[in-house]
Formats: sequence, C-alpha cells, structure tokens
Amino acid sequence: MNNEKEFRDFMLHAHERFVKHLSIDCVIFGYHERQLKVLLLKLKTLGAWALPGGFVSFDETLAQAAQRILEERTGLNKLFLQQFHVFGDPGRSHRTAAEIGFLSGQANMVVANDHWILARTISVGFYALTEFSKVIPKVDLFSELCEWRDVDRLPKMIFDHRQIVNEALKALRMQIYHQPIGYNLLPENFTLPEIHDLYETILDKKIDRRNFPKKLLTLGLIKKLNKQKKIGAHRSPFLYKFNKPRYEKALKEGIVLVF
Amino acid sequence: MNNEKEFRDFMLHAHERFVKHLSIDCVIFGYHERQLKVLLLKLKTLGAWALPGGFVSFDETLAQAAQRILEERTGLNKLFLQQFHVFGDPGRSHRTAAEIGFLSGQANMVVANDHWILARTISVGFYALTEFSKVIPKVDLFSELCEWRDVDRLPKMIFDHRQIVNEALKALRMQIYHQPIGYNLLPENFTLPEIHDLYETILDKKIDRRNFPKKLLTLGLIKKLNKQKKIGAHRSPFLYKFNKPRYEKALKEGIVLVF
DNA sequence: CTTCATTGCGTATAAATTACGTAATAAAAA
DNA sequence: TTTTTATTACGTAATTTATACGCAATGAAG
Repeated sequence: MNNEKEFRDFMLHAHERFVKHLSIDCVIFGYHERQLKVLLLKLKTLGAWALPGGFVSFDETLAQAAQRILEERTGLNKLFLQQFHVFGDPGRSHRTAAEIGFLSGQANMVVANDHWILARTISVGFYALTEFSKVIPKVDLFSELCEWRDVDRLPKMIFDHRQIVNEALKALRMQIYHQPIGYNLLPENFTLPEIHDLYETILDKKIDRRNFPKKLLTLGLIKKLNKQKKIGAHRSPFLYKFNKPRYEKALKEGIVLVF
Repeated sequence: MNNEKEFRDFMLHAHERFVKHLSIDCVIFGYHERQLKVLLLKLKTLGAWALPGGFVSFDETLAQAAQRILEERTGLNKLFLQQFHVFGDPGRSHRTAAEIGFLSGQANMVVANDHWILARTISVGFYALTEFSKVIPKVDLFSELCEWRDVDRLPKMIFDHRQIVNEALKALRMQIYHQPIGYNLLPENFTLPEIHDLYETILDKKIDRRNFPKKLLTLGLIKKLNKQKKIGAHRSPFLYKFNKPRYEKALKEGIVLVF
C-alpha cells in the first residue's frame, strides 16, 4: 500500500525537512446557508477531528507554509490569510496511547518515547476566509474525511484544536470591526440580504436590515450593479459587488465599523 | 571571569534546556515625560541594540517564559503582557560575521556553522506595559547597557527587532480602542492631563482636552479622588484612579472607544 | 492685584446612529 | 384577475453621541 510507504517516510524523515518543534494550524472559514463553517479533517481510526495543519520547511516563511497547507486542503490559492495566535503550552500536543498506537500501525514501526512527533510542538494559528462553493476539500495522509462543520456544533477534536477554532473566531470577530470582510467569503456578486446575513452570522447578532447597507455604501466598499437576482416568490434583490481598490485600501489602512 | 564561564555554558548547553528554534522577544513599553519608551539592550562590543528576549524551557508556557524574561530585565512581575505576532521568516535571525566573532570570543570557543545558535529561529513577540518609574533596568549576559529609548527615535537594532517594535506599536494602538490602557503605564493616582497626554502620546494624535475625560468617566473606568496634585504655578488638578473591577471587566469583554 | 498658564465644567451645535413607516416587487393562492 | 404573502428598497424623524468651544476657577509669579 502506497500510503504506508509515504507514512513511514514521513515518520522517519519529515523532521529533516522541517523546522523542528514548530507546526501550523489553519482555521479555514467558509459560509453557506447562513452558517459559518470550518474545514476539518477526521483522523483515520481514531475518529477525532483535527484542523488542517502541517510543518514549515527550512526555506519557507510561515505565511508561505500556511498557504501551501491551505492549497493542499482546498485547491485554492491566494486566500485571505491571517496569523492570529501562537499555541505553545507544554502538553498542548500530548498524544494518547491510542494515537501513538495508530501512528505505529500506519507507519509499521515502533514510535519510541523520544520520537520527534511526540516532542513539544509550538503551533502558529492562521485563519483563512474562503468561498464555500469553490473549495474542494481533500483529505491528507492521516485522515479519512475532509468536511465542512458548523462552528457552533464542532465535533470532538484532538489536542487544543477546539480552543484554536475559538480563538480564530474571536480574532475574526475583532477583524470585522476594523477591516472589510466578505470578499473571500461571498461569491463575486451578492445581494444586500446575503452580505447582511453573513455579518449577522459571523457576529451572531441581529443587525438592522435597513440601516446595514448605509455603512458599507458610505465607506464605498460595495457598489450596486444593474442586475437583479431571481430568488423565486419575492421581489428580486439587486446584485452588488465589492469595490476592490477601496476594499484593499480599507484592508491595509483599517476602518471603524459599528454595528 | 565568571561571565565567560556562564557564556560558554550557555553556548554549549542552553539548547538542552530550551525548546529548539524558538525564542521570545519582549517589547516593554514605558511612558515618561510625554514620551513612549521601549526598554532596549545594547549588545557588548557590537554596539547594536536588541529587544529583551530569551528561550522557552521545556516545562514553561510561552506566557510564563515571557514573564520570566520580563522580570529579569525590569524587576517587576505580573505585568500586563500580550502576545501579538510571530516572526518566523527564514533569514530573520541571520547573524553577521562580526556577531559570530563576538560570540566565539565571549565563549572562548569556535562557533561552527551548524551550531544551534545559528539555526533558523522563530520568535514570538510579546508586548508589556510598565510603570516607568518602577522599572529597574538590568543588563543580561550579552549586553552592556539596558535603557529606555524613545519609540520614535530607535537606535540601530539587530535582526528584525525594529520591525518587531513597529508591529507591537501597531498592536498597542489597536488595543487602545478596544481595551482600557493605562493601569500599567501610569502611577496609581494620576491627573486627567496625565492620562490625556498618555493617550495622545500613544496614538500620536491630538485629542480634545475637554471632551476626553467624558469617555472614560461614562464608561466608569476611572474615578475622581478628593485629592489634588500640586503642580507648581498652576491650578491644582484633581487626582483620579482606575476603577479596577470595571477596568478588568473591560479588559476581558472589550470596549469601543472613539477618539 | 494683575498677568499667565493651566484645569474644570458646561452647553450649543453638528454628526451619526437608530427606529421604523411605507412603497415596490414577485409569485402563489383565491 | 385580484388578493395575499413574503420579501426588498428607500427615505425620514427621533434619538443619541460626538465635537467645538466659551469661560470661570486656580495657583503662583511679577
């Protein structure tokens, strides 16, 4: 089985290619049907879920490593990516006997106590915003499933990964007041109700439907198109799109939004 | 000379006590005479300046390591401390020939190319807020001076330490809009002009003297005392102090300030 | 006792936020 | 065809908040 060879190679030699004691975990956000979602991996055999992650090779920057990991799991590149916290407590990445057994089995080798994979690892957390429909989830070497999960109904997760998701969410909610959000979460053209729902979902908070567009419009972040969307049995809402130059400027210089 | 022994021990054995490839750098802010200051170390022989920093031992959390480093340099503990960014680009900690020569000389040994101190290091940036007058700067093994320097007139610094200061400043300015600031930067009792100056200095921006107190007072963050301060040839300003419970609550839950 | 630089307090005005009414629209039901 | 229902679009009045700024009070020096 090819997987065993790959796995064995990873366990034996990965530490020669990568910066030791350091990993990256990505919280990949997506938005679909009024739900904020995170892309998770279900680990083979163990059943617990994990964040997409990986190691940093010697010639990569942290951001490059995160982009690579992100691309491997989603098929997308040049995503919005933000470093938000480092998780480095001793014991955060402690592996259970079951996990060590799993690793030994997959690699067909004995994982000794001093094996590099059991050493204390510091993980840099990045979060990414993606357009749900464009993501093609892809499993990695360790997992049997790669799926979107609702942020408010997370399954059992390994290590401190649930805490990492919560920290990412906190950082995202902080960002929403200071930088525009949505370019990477919505399709290119979207309606006012759609972006309104997105903001309500992320902030988990009601925002007045009639006042909401004013804020984005006066900042010039979105512009109205002459097209409408067919949504069935109701009045057709107009389509909007982001004003990219202003959006980029606001990303760089920051804005102040109050909801 | 005791220093040589210590230095040699550090160069030979430190990597056995600490998590490899990982360091911590602290941007220690202080405020004095309308100037925001950072505590810096002047390296022996080389002349360039560096941030107080160090390594993380196996049983420490990142925050504990930062507190330890902070206490070693300032004599203070339980300071306000905030992780703000990770600096991990390859080459960020590249040492010049002069630096390697210096290390070899101090330790009286040859520092080979594969010595651990020359390996790629990821540094976690923390910033701390301190009360200027309480800090007793203390040099470390590598430095001949430990001094406050104005943030807007930084000397030549090693590695990417100047960028780290700038990032810390950016994070601090971000924080000032969302969390109360001042408890760790001002003496216990302070006047309105003093805290007003602090905010103007950090934000590098004029704030109306007469409107400023209203914001902090309506949030209940500060309370007026029945004492006044003698400031010489002018009207004596009243003293204020922070409302600690509200301050702590605001730190945790966040506030929205507009200046 | 006048001058000067500063603090303390209040208030009029401007700006921004919020609440909410009502018309327009699309399709399904009557 | 007309009515009903659920939705979007847009405006405006009421309220709250922020800003500008006047002026008296203070403490010491000349």
